[in-house]
Amino acid sequence: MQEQYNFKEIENKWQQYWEQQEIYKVEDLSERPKYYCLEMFPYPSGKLHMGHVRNYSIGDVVARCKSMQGYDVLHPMGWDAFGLPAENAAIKHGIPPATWTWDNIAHMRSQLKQLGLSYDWQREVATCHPEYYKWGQWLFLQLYKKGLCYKKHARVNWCPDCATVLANEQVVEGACERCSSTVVQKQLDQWFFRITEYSQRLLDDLKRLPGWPDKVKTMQENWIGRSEGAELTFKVDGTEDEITVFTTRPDTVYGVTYMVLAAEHPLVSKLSAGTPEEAAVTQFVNRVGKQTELARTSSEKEGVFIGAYCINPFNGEKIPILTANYVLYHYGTGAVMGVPAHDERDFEFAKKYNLPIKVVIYPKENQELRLEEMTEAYTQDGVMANSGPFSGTPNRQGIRKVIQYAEEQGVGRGIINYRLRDWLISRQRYWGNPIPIVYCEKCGALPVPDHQLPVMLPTDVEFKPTGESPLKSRPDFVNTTCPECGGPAQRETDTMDTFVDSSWYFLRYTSPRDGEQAWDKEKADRWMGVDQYIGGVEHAILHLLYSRFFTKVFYDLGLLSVDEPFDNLLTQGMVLKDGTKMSKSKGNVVSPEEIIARYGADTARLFILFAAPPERDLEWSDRGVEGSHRFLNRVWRLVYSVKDQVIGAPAVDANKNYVGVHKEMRRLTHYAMKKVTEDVTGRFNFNTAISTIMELVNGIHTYRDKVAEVERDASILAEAINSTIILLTPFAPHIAEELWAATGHQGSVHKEPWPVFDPAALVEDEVEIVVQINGKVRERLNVSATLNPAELQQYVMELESVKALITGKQVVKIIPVPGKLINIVVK
RNA sequence: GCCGAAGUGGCGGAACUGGCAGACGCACUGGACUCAAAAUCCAGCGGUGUAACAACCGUGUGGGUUCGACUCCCACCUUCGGCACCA
Repeated sequence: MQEQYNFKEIENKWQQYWEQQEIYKVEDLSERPKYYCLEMFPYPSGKLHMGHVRNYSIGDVVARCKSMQGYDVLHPMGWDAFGLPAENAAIKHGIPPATWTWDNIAHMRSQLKQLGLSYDWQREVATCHPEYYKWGQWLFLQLYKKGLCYKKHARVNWCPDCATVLANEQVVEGACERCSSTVVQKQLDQWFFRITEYSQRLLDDLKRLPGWPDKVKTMQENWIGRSEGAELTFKVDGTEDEITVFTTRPDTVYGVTYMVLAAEHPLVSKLSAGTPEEAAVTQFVNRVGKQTELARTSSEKEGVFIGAYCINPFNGEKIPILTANYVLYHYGTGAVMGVPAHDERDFEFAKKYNLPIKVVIYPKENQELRLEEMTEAYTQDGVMANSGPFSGTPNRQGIRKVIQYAEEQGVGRGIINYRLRDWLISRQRYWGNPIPIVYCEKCGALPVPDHQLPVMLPTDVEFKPTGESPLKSRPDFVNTTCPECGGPAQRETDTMDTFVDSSWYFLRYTSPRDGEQAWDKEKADRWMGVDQYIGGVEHAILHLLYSRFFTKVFYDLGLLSVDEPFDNLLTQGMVLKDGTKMSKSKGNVVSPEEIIARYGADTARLFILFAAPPERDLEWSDRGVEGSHRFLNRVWRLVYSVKDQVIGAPAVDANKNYVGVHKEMRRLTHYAMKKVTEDVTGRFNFNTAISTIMELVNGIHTYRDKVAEVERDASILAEAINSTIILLTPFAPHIAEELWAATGHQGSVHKEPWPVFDPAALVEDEVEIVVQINGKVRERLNVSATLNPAELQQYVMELESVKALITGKQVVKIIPVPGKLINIVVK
């Protein structure tokens, strides 16, 4: 062992050793308990950033600790390798996307290896590899054959900069999630996955995920957006047309004073045709129809009368039909009944356009609500009024009764609506997984037969400045033969959204090299679900919802035995510098490469785990990094200074009655075992786990310095040193290996069992008790730890110092808490 | 506007079940070692106050429950995150 801590040498040495010994290789099937530890795989953008370092350091601590606790740990890594940046690089620098991607992967893989992460690299997957995307295509076809995948001409979000459509989930405040350009609406033929079919299950099963943060579950719940209500049908006056509305308040149906259709609603132009209002309506629809949802919903409510009326099926009233910007075509039925008295939006709208307002809910029976006095809609519960036979019914009950009546009369029904929309998966891009569909003039759209998979993505491509996918101009790709009739056919040139690729990678890891199937069910069943999933909260909806959807579909197809992919989820916070997210534009980026070169991977890992608990944002601190590095140096020097006494020391005799500093040293050691284990495997508070190890190291320092070498108990010292090294292993694996070897041990410390504390070693003879008078600390004293409350009270109350504190006062009450304090209440 | 999380020294954070607020680290101050510096080691480090003790104040603000509140309850303020005409 060298006197100096030479991290560079050590880290290289052990990384090579791990690779040669295949120490992190995991068996597919064994008798040992399994643990699947997974971190969100990265997009190979070129270099690791600190967010990656944090994500993967957290995962590595969990994986290593679980492995040392005797689990078979599946801890894989791979690449979310399709995506737009590769194409942008190609356009900008002329490098083919495949070359660019594979180069980045090679570099980032070596960076991950430099961090000393315990991945089983033999399981590495890359979504752009034909052996991976082949099964993505196969899975697409399984959904297609099950009717969960369809093509539709639809109004969709289009990002002009990315030159592709986007899923709703990828549109953030009207802008492209990726490049922030304003998203426009286009009518296009697009492929969808029928995720809405799973709305209720996706919602219900959130309850079965106690290991997920509430925040993420709430976000998914809001996204799914379930709402209970009714569909009611109104006949259009003088025609055969009908308007169906969705409402959550059927109890207010007697208060309808107008009807509103979305601008896109087909009846708008049909009903206004030939009326005096036609020109105004057309103008309005043209103007509003061009606006994005965001533009519409952020501007003031406006609308126009379309020149037609409909009939309220409940009271026969004739009410005007309008079209307005505040009604969304894609939600519900694209039509809304206007009940201004009991809906805020309707109230605002009715006031603006002088539409009649009719009160049909009173706060309480006989407590009339006067229209003249209303300054806002009354949206709370109450009693139905002016509602024919329903008047006097409490409105909650009324909801059910009105629905029942509507169903009997054939004018409506109870229904549940969801905000969730089908997942638009086709992208007009090149660098993605080709959709395995061919179009034959005679036979129509057909799935590519399984034996022809994968539809290979050509890699020798040229990009034109038009932004058009290079696949379209490749006759060798487009032209094929029809699998049905053998005639000429054309391939689909759209590729899949990369979220499709990342929605099942956790399954492929269980059989990464299987050439016969997407995964081996037996293996997948052994490893799934993921015991711990770790990643950024930015994927709370997109990736996590899609993955849940896929898992449920695969469960239904019999491909899996679980229907939720991730049992426990940890969402880590961002890495900040100077209070804001690191970014090139702000010039506050700290590169992992630089930190590793300067201080080593162990220091980088230790700091990033120590600086904050994982769920919180982490403020980067160069000083803090130095502090972590200093700590590792301190551990190194400590071990160096006592190694000769530690090597060959006999094991601690747990039955021996140690006293004084020796006992205290042993107590500290076992306390650290207990605390670190709890913090790492229970609450994932790595910062406090590390601070506990620091306390142990400080304690050993004191023991070494205060106790002469001949007086030291070699067994206790060895136990303390060995425990320090083992407890440090998940956080700083390289230095731990080196110190383990230096203290006379054979083999990898990672193969050592995780320590289990001895409760007997934690027992103290004496404890410090605080004496409080009226809740204020007045004195501290050491008492025997075995005293029960009565004995404690007696002992304390007889002390002269305590008597002095309460002289002249009347003792009202005494609360003794053994091991902690005694509170004397006086007057 | 609605929902959620958080607010603790100069800074990052700790206090897990209502029981000594500030563990651990950073920064800073003083000392040891050194010709000197770095490194290292030792000590101090919330505020007011005192010669020093004592005492008092102190976990966003105001109230409450309790022998006792960073922790529980009510109201409010601030910051961050999510949702936002969803009928």
